[in-house]
Amino acid sequence: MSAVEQPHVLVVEDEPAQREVLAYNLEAEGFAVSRAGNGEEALLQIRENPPDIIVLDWMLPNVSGIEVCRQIKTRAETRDLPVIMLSARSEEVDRVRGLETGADDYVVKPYSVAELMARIRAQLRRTRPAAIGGQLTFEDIVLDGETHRVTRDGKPLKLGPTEFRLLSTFMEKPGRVWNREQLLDRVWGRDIYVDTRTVDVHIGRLRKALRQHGGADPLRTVRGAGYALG
Amino acid sequence: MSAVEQPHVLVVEDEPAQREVLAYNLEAEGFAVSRAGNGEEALLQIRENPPDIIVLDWMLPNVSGIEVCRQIKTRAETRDLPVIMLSARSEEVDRVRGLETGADDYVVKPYSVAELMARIRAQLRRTRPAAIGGQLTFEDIVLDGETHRVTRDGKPLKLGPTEFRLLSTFMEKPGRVWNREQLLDRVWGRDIYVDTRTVDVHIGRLRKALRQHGGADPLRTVRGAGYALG
DNA sequence: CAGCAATATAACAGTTTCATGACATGTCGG
DNA sequence: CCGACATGTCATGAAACTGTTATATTGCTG
Repeated sequence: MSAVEQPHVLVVEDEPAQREVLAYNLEAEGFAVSRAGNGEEALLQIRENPPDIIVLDWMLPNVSGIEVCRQIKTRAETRDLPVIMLSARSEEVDRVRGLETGADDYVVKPYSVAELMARIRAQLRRTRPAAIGGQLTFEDIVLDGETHRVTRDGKPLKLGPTEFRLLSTFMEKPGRVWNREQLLDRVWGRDIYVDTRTVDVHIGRLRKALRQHGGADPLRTVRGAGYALG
Repeated sequence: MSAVEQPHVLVVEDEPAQREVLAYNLEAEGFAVSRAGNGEEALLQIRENPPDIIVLDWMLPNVSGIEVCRQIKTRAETRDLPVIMLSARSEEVDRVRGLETGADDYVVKPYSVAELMARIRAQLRRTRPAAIGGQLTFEDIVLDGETHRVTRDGKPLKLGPTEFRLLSTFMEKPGRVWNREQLLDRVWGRDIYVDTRTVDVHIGRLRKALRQHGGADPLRTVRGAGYALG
C-alpha cells in the first residue's frame, strides 16, 4: 500500500462480530481503524478524533445511523467527511435514498469486502487523493479503480463486473493463491450461496478477457488450492 | 474431501454466545474451527482431531482451563500444540499462573478480536509458518505458503498437492524424523485410510521433484523409523 | 557373503480436479 | 416488451493426481 499516511476510518456498527470483521479487513488493507458501537460514541469520536471517512451501519440502537449521518452533514465542520452507509436489505436502500440523509455512498449487505474497499477508496480519492493509489499494475496490465477500466499493453480490455472484481482482488496481491472460498467471500460477498465451481467459470471468463488481444495467460491454477495472478 | 488447507483452531469456551462470536470471527478469517463447551470435550477433540492451535477459556465447568492446559502440556504428543488462554481477570498473579501451566500466550477479556487474531497468527507463525502463508527455507530450498511456490536454487519446482504438504511438514522442523503414521496424520489427515507404504511412494515423488533441476537429495531415510529433511 | 527385511521405483488404473461450451434465467436500459 | 449483457449451473472431456501392486534395490545381521 502506497499510503503516505494511513487513512483513518471510523467503523460504526453495533454488532461486535461484524464490526470486528470489517475492522480487521480494513486494517489488513492498511487503514487505521477506530470503532464505535453506537451513535453517541460515533459522534463523540468524530469530535475528538475526526477520521477521514466513516462507515456507518444504518441500524443502530438509540441514535440511528440516519440520524448520525444527518448530524454529520448538518455541521459545517464535518460536512465534508465522507459517509458510507451500510444497509441490511436492498428495499431499505430506497428508503434511505428517499430520506436524503446526505450519505456519500451506500453499500447493501451482504456486501463483498472488495466492493466496500473500492467504495471507500473512491470516497477517499475525492477527499484525500494522495492517500490512495488509484491504479494497480501487474506486468502489462493496468487496472484503474476509479474509472473501472482495465488495459493490457495499452489496449483497453472489456470485462464484466464480476471479472473486474476478481481481477482487482488478484492484483492487490500478485502471486498470492486464493482458494475458492476466499474468492467467493471477497468477490461475491459473504453470506451468498453460490457453488464454488462457479469460481472456475469466472476464472475462465477472466482468462478469456485477458487474452482478447493476444498475450499469455497471467493466471495460475494451483491444483487443490485455488488461483493466483503470476 | 476435507481440505487441510486452512489452519485449524479449537475454541474451548463454555458460554455459547461468546464461543459463537469467536468462532464466527475465526471462520471469517479463513480458519477451520472446532468448538468445545467444556474441558472433557476439548481433551477428547484434541485426541480425535488435533487442531493447529487452541483458544482456551480459563473458567470452565468441571475440568478447568488450567487443568486442560496442564494436561496438554504434559503429554509429549500435544506439547507443541500452542495454547492461548482467555481470562476475565487481569491480575498479574493470574497471568503468571497461566503461563506457568505452559500456555503460550494469554489474553485478558474483554479483548479485541483483532488482537486475539494477531496473537493466534503469531503463534502459528512460530509453529506452522506455511499454514498462514509464511516462507520456509532450508538450504537452497524455499517454500512460500502464500504463493504456493517452491524454488530450489532460485529455480521453480513443480510438485503436486501432496508433495507440497509433505515438504512443508518437513520444512517446519528440519532434521526431525517423522514416522509414517505421523506423516499420514499430518499430510493426509486423520480418518483417512491409506496404506502406510503409500508414504514411501510420495517420498519418492517428492525426491524426484526436488532433484528435477539436479542437486542432491535432501531427504534422509531413517531405516526402521521414517524420514527427515537434512 | 547369504539371507532377510525394509525401502525404492516403475507402471497402471481409478479418481479427482479443472477447463470449456452450452443454456436458462435474470437484469437493465431503451 | 425487447434485446444485449451478465450470471450461475450443468455436462463433458482432458489432464493431473493418487493409491496400490509388483518388482528391483538397498542395507543390515550374522
